[in-house]
Amino acid sequence: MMAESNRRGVPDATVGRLPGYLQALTTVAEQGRSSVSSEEIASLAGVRSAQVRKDLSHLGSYGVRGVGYDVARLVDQISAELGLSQDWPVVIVGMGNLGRALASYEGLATRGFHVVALADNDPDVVGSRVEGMPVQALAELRTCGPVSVGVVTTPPEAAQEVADVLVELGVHSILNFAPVVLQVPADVDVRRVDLATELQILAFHQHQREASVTDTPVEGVS
Amino acid sequence: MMAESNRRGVPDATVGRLPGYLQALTTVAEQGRSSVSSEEIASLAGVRSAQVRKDLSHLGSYGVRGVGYDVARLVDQISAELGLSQDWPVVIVGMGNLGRALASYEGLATRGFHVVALADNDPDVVGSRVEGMPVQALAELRTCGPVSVGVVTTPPEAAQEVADVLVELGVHSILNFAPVVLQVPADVDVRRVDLATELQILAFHQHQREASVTDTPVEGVS
DNA sequence: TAGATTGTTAATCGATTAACAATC
DNA sequence: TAGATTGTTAATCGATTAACAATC
Repeated sequence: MMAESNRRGVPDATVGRLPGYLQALTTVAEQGRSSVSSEEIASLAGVRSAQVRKDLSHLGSYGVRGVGYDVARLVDQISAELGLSQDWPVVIVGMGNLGRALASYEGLATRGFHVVALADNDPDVVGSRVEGMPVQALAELRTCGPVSVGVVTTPPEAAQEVADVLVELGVHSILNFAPVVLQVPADVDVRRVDLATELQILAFHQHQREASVTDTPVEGVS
Repeated sequence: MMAESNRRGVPDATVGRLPGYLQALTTVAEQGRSSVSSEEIASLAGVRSAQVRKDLSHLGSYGVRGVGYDVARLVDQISAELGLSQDWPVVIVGMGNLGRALASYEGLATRGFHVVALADNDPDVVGSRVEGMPVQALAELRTCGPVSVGVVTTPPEAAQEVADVLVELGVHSILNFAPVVLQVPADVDVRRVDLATELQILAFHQHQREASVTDTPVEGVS
């Protein structure tokens, strides 16, 4: 993890919601609408309207009182804030089912993320093709040109080694699906996505609910 | 999303870190250690030691001053808190690459999550086998017995319909990988994992970093 | 005892929310 | 003008952190 820079002062929590707003706006745009209220964005994104207005105010975004926000303009502003007008070359390392799933995810290209290389260390997999792209050995990655984002979908044992190679390659952003905490230099940003963690959080909530049904505290009885 | 119950007062932020501590403890246990300090847990989990102690204090967990925490005991306490001593029957709907990846993820079974059914709506896929399990049609799911957790790995267009079926099936916990906000009753807990969101957050940070290198504010010059 | 490490306090920080004046 | 909806304020809430007394 990295000390967040937050240069122009957009809070992290807001940044985390901007992609959701962007998606909501895309939905609205597809309906041919050109204007949208914070209330509508909120309901599509699953948050409250006050939150939306507060978040958008951090972008210095101008809605129009009594009218709402211009859809196209807001898409541009959020995209610019997130840096989505740029092109982000992505490498995926680990060609198991998960790596393949990500390699074939269309949602990436439309947001400026372009997969420029796939890698694996299994000799049986190296040389094969996934989604029309050749799978390279980890050591060969050096040759694939500049890379912005590395996605780690290897087994946990291999993840740190992969991270080391990515860092050497000049990658500053890593999306880690392996259930380990990667050790990286301070200027490298790692986000971890862990399926087991998500399920365990769900389990906790359900566990709580079941418990509260069973042993409801008896109040007003002595 | 659901209004968090938080019955016994374990904060959500703490719950979100417990799985990480559990994993750290597993690592320590594998090394044959029987005792561990908050400092060690923190470094394995990527947080600060004060955070670990605070979090564990919510469990009423007893460490020993000057010594640390008993590894086995802490594993038991966290597992109990998360409800991992129970068995959680899981259904995965959507047998694309992502669904297959999750179906073959070994990390689930070891934590009490057992995949009891796989489903898809593509007639070409229904009837085939994934990891030795037959893929059922969505409508057939009714027959698969009680289900605690539903995992949605379908395309976005299909996700809401799948969620409706899961809810009808009595599922109260949904892990949603489709990039849509699912509409569910208030007693159903949905967690969303969105790859595009994660990448966009990484892009934002990198974007910021690049910007701050380029146009570093010139201070002390008039 | 001396050293180590917890559990808890109190200060700080950041995020959410409701409410409403501003204004289209 | 009347109605709608923003942008911002201020109150509240929750989470993080450092520090240290308690105590093994």
